[in-house]
Amino acid sequence: MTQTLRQPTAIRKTQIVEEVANLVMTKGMAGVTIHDIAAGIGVTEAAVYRHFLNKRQIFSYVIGKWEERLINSLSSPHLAETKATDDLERVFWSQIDSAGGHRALAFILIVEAITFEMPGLNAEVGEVMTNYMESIQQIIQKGIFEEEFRPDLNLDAAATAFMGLVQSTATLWALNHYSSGLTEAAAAMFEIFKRGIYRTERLEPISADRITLAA
Amino acid sequence: MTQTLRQPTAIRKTQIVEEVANLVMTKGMAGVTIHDIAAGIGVTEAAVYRHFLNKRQIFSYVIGKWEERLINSLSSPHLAETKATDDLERVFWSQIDSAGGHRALAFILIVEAITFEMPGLNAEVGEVMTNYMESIQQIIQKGIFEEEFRPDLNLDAAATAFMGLVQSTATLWALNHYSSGLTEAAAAMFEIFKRGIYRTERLEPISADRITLAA
DNA sequence: TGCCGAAGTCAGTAAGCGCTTACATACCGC
DNA sequence: GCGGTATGTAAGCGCTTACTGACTTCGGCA
Repeated sequence: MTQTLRQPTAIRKTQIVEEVANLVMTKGMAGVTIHDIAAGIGVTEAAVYRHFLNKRQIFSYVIGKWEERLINSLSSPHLAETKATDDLERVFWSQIDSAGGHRALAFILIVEAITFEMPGLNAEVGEVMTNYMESIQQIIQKGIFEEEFRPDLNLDAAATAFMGLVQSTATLWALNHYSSGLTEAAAAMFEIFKRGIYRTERLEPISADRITLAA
Repeated sequence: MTQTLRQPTAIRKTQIVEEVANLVMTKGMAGVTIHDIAAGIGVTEAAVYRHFLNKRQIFSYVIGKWEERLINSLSSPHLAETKATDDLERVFWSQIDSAGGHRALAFILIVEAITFEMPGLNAEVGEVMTNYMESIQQIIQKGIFEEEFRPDLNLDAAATAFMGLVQSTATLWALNHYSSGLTEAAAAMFEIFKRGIYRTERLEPISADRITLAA
């Protein structure tokens, strides 16, 4: 058989990571096999092992890349002199936005990793998640100090609720086979969340003429 | 080898279902093997096949039992002359409550099933979820009619946000290896959600002396 | 009591998995 | 041009998986 076009290991690594991301989204983590990865990028299984020691290492690499993106989406909200609401909204949309489609992967990955048998992998994911939650809590704390949010807010609860917004959206999106059309609901969800954490006096009363259709 | 004590198929079936639930929680759906199921209830693999045609059928049965419980937790909120808030709170806690520990299973199951390779299984789970979401929406609709909730609420968004509360709690609980201590945060989360969907004039202003500790 | 079906065991099979070994060849600095 | 290294292939090993078929034994009932 004629050999595949050779590629430097850096390129192959990113190809492999992207293929893994695709496979996780379509078949779940347990559905990711070395065979499928290899076939996806057009090489044999053995070639994959030229670039990674084992499957475990591949997943670690994927998690690392995911963490990079997550950190990027969170970067510089503390330094910037923005309002906490805007920070949260920015983070929210950077997670929800289907641009690239790979965003939802994150929250599928979490739950899959929770029970994934690979030793230490769930710990890795858990650490990334802990950092993520702490960043969210910091933003919320800022909002409290600036008297934007209620002073009696439970930080844990608020951050968890925020994560729930993203997670349930991702779940429904996945159950809907990653077709679009959830963004309007997502915007409305964020409004509900905002009202939940805002100081009461900051809420304008609603106008009675804005009525949604009955289901 | 001396044979195991014989049991009627009805008993074995429920034993198998319970064992599968345990295994899903500890190892994930992909970690559930016929061998482990059999060992868990103290029989050989072949014995499992006396009661189920194949693995697929076992999972279907598990989903069916899960649906039963879910329906039970939702039952009679429409007929009862309760306030929508109380209905939601009751549903919320019936999901969160670790009594039996099997509740969180539901929402892990959802996400695992999304990408599970077994043909048609995700469709089954999707249908259960759709029914669940519709029930939640009905309760919220009731709350709007009774002028408890804001009239401009987006039903989809509110129901999705509600589901997010449960899901993120379950996720964090699982990441925390199913140890307790999330119930206080859960209560606070529900408060946030309530404020998010309530009519503005129903919210009492907060007292400034209730301040949480800084992180 | 003797029968017969339901429930269980034993010993496999084929397929798929992660991973390895032995070998081939393209590419780069000299 | 030439040698060495990085990237590829083919083949297969050892293990686990879902599932099966032939056989055994318990227990209720005519």
